[in-house]
Amino acid sequence: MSEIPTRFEHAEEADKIAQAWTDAKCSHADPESSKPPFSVVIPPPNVTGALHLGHGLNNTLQDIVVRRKRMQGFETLWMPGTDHAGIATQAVVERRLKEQENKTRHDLGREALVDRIWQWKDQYEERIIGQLKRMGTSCDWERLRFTLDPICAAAVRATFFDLFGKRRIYRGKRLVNWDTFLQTAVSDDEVFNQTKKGHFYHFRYPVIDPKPGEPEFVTIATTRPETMLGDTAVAVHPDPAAALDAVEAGLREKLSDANEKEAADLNKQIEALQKRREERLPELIQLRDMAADGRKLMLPLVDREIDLVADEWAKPEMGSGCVKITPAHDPNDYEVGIRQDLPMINILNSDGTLNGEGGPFAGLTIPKARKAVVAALEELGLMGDIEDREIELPHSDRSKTPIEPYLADQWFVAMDELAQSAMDAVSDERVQIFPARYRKGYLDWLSEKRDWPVSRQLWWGHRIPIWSVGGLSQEQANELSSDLEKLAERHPDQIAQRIDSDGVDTAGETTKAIFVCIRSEDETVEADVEALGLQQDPDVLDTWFSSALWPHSTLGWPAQTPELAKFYPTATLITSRDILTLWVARMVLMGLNNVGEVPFSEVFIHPKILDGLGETMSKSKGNGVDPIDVIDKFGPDALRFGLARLATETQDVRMPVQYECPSCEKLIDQTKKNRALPSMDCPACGKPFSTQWAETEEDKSLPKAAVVSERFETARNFVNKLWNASRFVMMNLDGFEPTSLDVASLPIEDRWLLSRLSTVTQTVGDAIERYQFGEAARVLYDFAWDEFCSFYVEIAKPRLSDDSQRQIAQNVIAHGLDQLLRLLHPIMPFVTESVWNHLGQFAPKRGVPEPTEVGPFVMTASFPVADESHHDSQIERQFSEFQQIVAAIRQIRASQNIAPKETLPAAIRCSASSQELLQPMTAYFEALAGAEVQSLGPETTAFETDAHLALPDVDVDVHVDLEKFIDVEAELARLEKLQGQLTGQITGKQNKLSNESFVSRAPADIVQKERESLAGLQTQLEAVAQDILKLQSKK
RNA sequence: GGGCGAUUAGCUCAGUUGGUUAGAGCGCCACGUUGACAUCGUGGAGGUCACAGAUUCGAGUUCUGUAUCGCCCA
Repeated sequence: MSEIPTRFEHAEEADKIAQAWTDAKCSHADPESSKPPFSVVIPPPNVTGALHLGHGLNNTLQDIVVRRKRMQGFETLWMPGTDHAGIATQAVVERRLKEQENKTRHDLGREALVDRIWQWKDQYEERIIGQLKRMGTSCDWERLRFTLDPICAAAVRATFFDLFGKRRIYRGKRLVNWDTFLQTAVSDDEVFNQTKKGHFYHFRYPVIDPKPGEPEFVTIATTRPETMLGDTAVAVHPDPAAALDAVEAGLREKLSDANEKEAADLNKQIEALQKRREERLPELIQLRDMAADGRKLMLPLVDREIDLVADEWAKPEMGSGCVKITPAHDPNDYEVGIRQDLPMINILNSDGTLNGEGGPFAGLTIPKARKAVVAALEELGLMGDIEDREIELPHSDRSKTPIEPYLADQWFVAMDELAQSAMDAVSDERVQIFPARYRKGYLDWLSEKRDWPVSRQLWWGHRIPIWSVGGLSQEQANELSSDLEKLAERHPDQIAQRIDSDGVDTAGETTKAIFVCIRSEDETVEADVEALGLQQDPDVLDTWFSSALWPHSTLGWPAQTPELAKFYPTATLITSRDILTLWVARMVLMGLNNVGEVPFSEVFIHPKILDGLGETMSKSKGNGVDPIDVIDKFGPDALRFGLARLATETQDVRMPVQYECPSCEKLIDQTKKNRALPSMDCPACGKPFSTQWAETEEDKSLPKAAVVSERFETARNFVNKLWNASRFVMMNLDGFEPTSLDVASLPIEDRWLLSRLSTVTQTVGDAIERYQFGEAARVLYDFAWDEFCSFYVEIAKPRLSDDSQRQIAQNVIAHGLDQLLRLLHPIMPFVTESVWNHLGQFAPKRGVPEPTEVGPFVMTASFPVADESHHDSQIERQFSEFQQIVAAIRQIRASQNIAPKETLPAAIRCSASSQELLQPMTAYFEALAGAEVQSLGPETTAFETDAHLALPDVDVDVHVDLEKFIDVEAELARLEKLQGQLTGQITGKQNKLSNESFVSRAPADIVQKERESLAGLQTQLEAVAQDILKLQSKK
């Protein structure tokens, strides 16, 4: 036994254990199994970078669920994989290319760039999988998928083909968020707003042929003057008077329930509004009439006639009351353009420079064009005031450069019916979301039913499977279409085509375009289509398109595989809240569309992990914690337990982050300042270390500090506690003989343990079932430490060295440990497996009441089921009495500062029934409290030099003989403190009970309880007062 | 502007349907180490439950409002 070390050496053990699991194929799922299925798909981590603690939490929680279900006898599949993360990964690789080689993707070309990204992917996938494996996640590693691999690609093609055929995919010109740096559209979700200093420019457009009395100019204002080159109208409100009325009414309503400060402000606004009405309204009405009369304006600099239109987008209360309309470069103007049927003029090239429509400004970048346009307008005398103003500017999350609204051809998925299907699935609870409050966000987002733009002008991703040719006459189109029909007959179910209008040719005729979608990645079919003059769309699909298919694509869909039949739909999806809409909602609708069933029945949204300053963790801030660093320092089980106990209902957890000095292992709190430093000196040992920001050779040569959190210390200590308790148990299993036991005749401490096990098993099971991982972890921690170790094991010590009791005690304690290992295994797989292995050598057959053979792995052992027959609340109450007496004796000892090795005589007054139960336990007072019980029962009296503590709740008085130890001052201090506490409580209760309405209105049992409790306190107080008198006489 | 959430001990967090004196871990103080464990044990100090109202015999818990912080959407 001496070979079992006093610590669990995770660094040496974890790999061996993981290897043993792999060799035994413990986590491999068999679709042919007759066991009921339980499956989970991993939220595929981005190959953009390595995992941090957020992923650590996500995957720990999944593994807890998965391991438990596996132990419960389900054929369990946890499908692992990674996500190609289109724009994010390409952006990272492009940025590196720029930094390290000063090249753009265009210097490299499509194929070479994609090659580089694949290299990146291979590197990070390996890293990510390595991180997951070290955390102990029990994925089925034989089934690793990647969203860009051939299996997933086939699913993407099949889905696109299907939606194209159903006309749920269409092509349209839409205003998109254009990233001029990456030269791609980015989704709304990839845009963030930043407030910057800018200007608000006022300028004038001349009216063409104004009638007498009509204004010669219209004044408009904008923060982006260069967009005037793309203006196609100026709008004025169709009913400016009513619009002003409405605004005023709104202000007055606010005024009616405003406080004084707000009222003053509101009154000012109303005043200003009335002034504006006097000054501006007549002209706005006049302009409205001019618009109705078809008056036009001359757009300066490019000399283009543009319309004056009446549209509600113009706000009479703002600016001049008139607004310029640039439909191709502003989302609101785009809406106006659609309503008013205005031309849409794109003035930008894809790189953000002005195109030919910019006339004299063509080729300039936006900032340069802005200056030039302003100067030119000034020269023409058309420029008015220029105000300073803070401007909310959209930026691309990927390149951190400003977004330009840009009109581009895009493929869209029509969302009306698909979104509805995903809403219905949640509304009728085929998919349940936990915590339930997230339902609202999910439903609100889907209810907008905004069509989903899926084109991305990128090179990394699933190429859009559309081939097209445009500029055709109707006849040409018909001819080509029939050629394609013939081709389609040769390749059944592989080709779908559609004719759309394309544009207008020089003669003013509408031209046609033909779009062909090819179902499978088949070079012959593609070559045949290309031979007809069609070309493949250069764009790729939004990365979420392939992730939306994840639960069925990973199982082989569209092929009808055994895996799909056995494991779809999956059971539960555990993820973070920020992708509830982008990912979860889309998986639901795609699952319904493709397979006809929801992809999972439950979704659990877990908290986010923030750093000590309340900020989300990320590499770019320097506060990201790598799970590997935590594992190196504290072990995988500590990482997992530490994370699991954080996963409470309340969202988001702060986790203060520290640098670990590589020289002296001191933990140094991270601050905003030091987390940005490339290197620093350890405040403890003074030696320098580097951080992730190290750039210079000098910094890089220093040892690097890991970024960890001491929050895992508690968990590490718990692992060690379990290890050592197990070690003790096994040290005492020599000569173990499996024995059938009659539970009813076992001593109270054994029945107490069995009863507690029954309760804890039930609570833990329920908690995990309800995704209350924090609760499960806490209950197990408290049970293992405070009950199993602190009481059961301590009590077992004398029994294990007593031959007459040894065998029973061995059987029960082995069973207790066995059950604890099983319960803890899903959270702490390594240490439990290691102990299980050792335990098996001493007690290969174990269990209460009937020992049975156990298997080689706790991972594949059965998860405990609460044994109701073992639960005994009477026993638990009585044992609690014992615990309280122990605590009372310890308290007296501590207050008297009595050395642990000294044994104290004690006398315990209790009821006759308690006496019966406590009599056999008297030896344990010695073991747990160093007390020798000299008398026990109703007739017990105090000692001559007595210290007394009453336990009114259980009707017990504890007396300790202080003859040899008495420290009168200390005892007096203890008693006086107690007296103070009691007096306070008594006053409180007397007040409560003298309150007439409490006595008459509160339920009788509550009042009765208060009365009894007061009486108990008063008796106690009297006793204390007497003890004090007695002691004072001895002074 | 709309929605969601948070605010409890120095720090990080629990607190089930309203009912004794609001809990844990870390940190702090005191004492303790020849045996399972100092990654430990025993005891202790430490809280106006953000603020203001309301409901109630009784509010950390229910309702309304305010403040501060965070996230999502526009």
